Amino acid sequence: MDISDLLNNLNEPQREAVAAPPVHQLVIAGAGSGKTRVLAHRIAYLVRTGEVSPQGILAVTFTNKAARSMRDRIETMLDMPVRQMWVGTFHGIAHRLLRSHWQEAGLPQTFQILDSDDQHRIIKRLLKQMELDEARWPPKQIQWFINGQKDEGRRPDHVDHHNAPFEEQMVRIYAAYEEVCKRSGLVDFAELLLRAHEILLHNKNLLDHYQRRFQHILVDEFQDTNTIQYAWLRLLAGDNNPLFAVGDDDQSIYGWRGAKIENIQRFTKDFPNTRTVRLEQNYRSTGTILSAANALIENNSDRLGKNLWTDGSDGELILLYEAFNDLEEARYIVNSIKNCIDKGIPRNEIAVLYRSNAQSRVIEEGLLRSAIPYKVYGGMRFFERQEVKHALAYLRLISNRNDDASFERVVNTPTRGVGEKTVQMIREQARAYNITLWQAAQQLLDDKQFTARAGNAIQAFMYLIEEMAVETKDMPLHDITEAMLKTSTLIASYEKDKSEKARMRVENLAELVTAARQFEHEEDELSELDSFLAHAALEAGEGQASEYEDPVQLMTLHTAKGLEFEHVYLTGLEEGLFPHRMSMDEPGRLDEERRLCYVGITRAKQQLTISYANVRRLHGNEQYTQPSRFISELPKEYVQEVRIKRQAAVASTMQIETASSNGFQLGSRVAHVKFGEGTVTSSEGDGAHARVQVNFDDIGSKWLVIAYAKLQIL
DNA sequence: AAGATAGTCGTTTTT
DNA sequence: CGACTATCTT
Repeated sequence: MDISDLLNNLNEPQREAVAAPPVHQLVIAGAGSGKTRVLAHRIAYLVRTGEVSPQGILAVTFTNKAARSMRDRIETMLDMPVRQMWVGTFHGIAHRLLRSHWQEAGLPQTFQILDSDDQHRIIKRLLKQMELDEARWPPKQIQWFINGQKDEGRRPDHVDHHNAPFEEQMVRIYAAYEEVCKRSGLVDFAELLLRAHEILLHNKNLLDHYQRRFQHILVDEFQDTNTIQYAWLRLLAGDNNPLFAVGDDDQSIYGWRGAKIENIQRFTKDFPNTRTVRLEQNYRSTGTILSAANALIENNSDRLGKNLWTDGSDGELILLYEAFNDLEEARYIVNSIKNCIDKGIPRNEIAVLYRSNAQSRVIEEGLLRSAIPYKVYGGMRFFERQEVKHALAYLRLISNRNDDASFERVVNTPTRGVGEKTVQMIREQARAYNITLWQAAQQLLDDKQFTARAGNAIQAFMYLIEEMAVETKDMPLHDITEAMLKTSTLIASYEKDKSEKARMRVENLAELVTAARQFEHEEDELSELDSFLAHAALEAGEGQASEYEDPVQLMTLHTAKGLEFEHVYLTGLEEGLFPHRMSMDEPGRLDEERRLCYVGITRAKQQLTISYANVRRLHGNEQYTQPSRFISELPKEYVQEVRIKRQAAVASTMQIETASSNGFQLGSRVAHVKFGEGTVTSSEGDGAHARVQVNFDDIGSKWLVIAYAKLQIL
């Protein structure tokens, strides 16, 4: 592809952005306007024109998925692998910097990354140690505080607590937490960013080096950057390197976790002579959907301003459905989905979006009853599962004995007679001498402080780790993993438990070996093992493996950002739910809710259906609701109300309720993903507890909870 | 050391 | 209501 090919299939503003001279650029890219395309084309253009070599490029995204797709697109366009190009997430790139310069960063070479669950555990342990009451100092809140401070670039001694006792205590905990991390060689997500910023800030040589190297810096989803990310970008850009920022202020929906929409708003002030380009032509949605979205977002203040338009047709009106209650809302959606499927729309082109996860349940139950395959996004990811984290903890100890978080996790998992009392002793020793748990245990052993039984148990654990380390020394990664699972008896302990849960865990551990086998180690200064462990922490993997090839998509509005579907159901548009009541007092937060709604609307390609219920069951009690203000912000001419007779609606609601006790008829044939086919022999309970007994052809009879088993009626 | 039971709390989530 | 946790029970 030569340069004209690169530019020919772009529209005017896209081309303007891609072929711009090497100056700062702010590309305000509306939903569906081809922003990833522009980003990838810009990079290909820079390389192809010889403006910069691949290693002179730094391209930053927020998610691993975005980073992968960006690299893929660039490589396709340039028709060559571009290994020297730095394309990655903020965290991934920060990690890479810290690995290369661990000494300057003041980290041990084998430092490990904490995910938020690890962080939570450490904080809880710390509170115990400091004898603070969890009720008064909720670990979640402390986590929030620490990460928030780090996101703002503040170390404990930078926090201005102006003699407020609460804040003062928070800072003390923050400082103590940092101590623990430092001792154990642990780095949390926010720390990756903060430290990557600090090493550049404090090392003139390093900064010079990277400023010389990265002649072009490109950032995706710029509206989501937080303070430290922005500072880091500014530092790297320096006075000479143009920054190419792509984003959409109207899609900023992560303010609540530190993203600063101000960063995109003040970009042109901070970076002088910035060229601003607006991508407003939308290639995704119908004219109707775009007009509605434009009208909605008009209600926000402080926008950079933008109006989406399309070449295509107006399409169908937006459907608005008023349901009697949440069950009836679900019933309507499920019926409507059935119609879509009958019309030939692929199931995975149909999405049900909601503000909060709790809303998925009624929808799921409805889909289950109609035997429509679906997939719920969100929830536990692969590398976050308990058994996988146990396994990773063993691997981490092989690499670094001082990893306290991992030590705590598996010192008695599977149980090997190291009781709470013994662990407590070790913790106290560690604190008294300011050493790690491993070192403390060693000391106590040397001093013969344990009772014979406890001593033997802890000794056995430590031998086990040492033995694993020796045994696996020169093994390839998947052999290390397999050996670890065996030697630690982790897999055996799950195998002897006959429950369904344990069976899944064994499967996941087997999957971990597969993941290890498939892991591609790009040789840098990291060992294959450390590299894999970093990968596991930075990329938590897929959620539930998709059991069907083509399921209806269920997810929160946040998760839906960046995706598109033929038919979108926007559900639960009720005051208090969406906009959420927690966001209604501050105008800034309400604007963010509105942006979330904007994101939801603009996910739809052909048809959008909005629904709300008059009565919703939430936290066990029924609440009367008002339609969301966002509904009234949509111009009437784009919306068509769907009416069904109220009596019919109530009647069918009751039908649902009776049907829910037994959606599966006795004697009907069903299929289960793991157990194969079978016959329903009995049932009991209703709602989420509804269970059916199925006599499977292969493995015999089993009780299954309908809500989980995802049975398909044959 | 696993299992039962009482108590709490209830947006959004990636890295 | 129901998921999750802390604490008590065997």
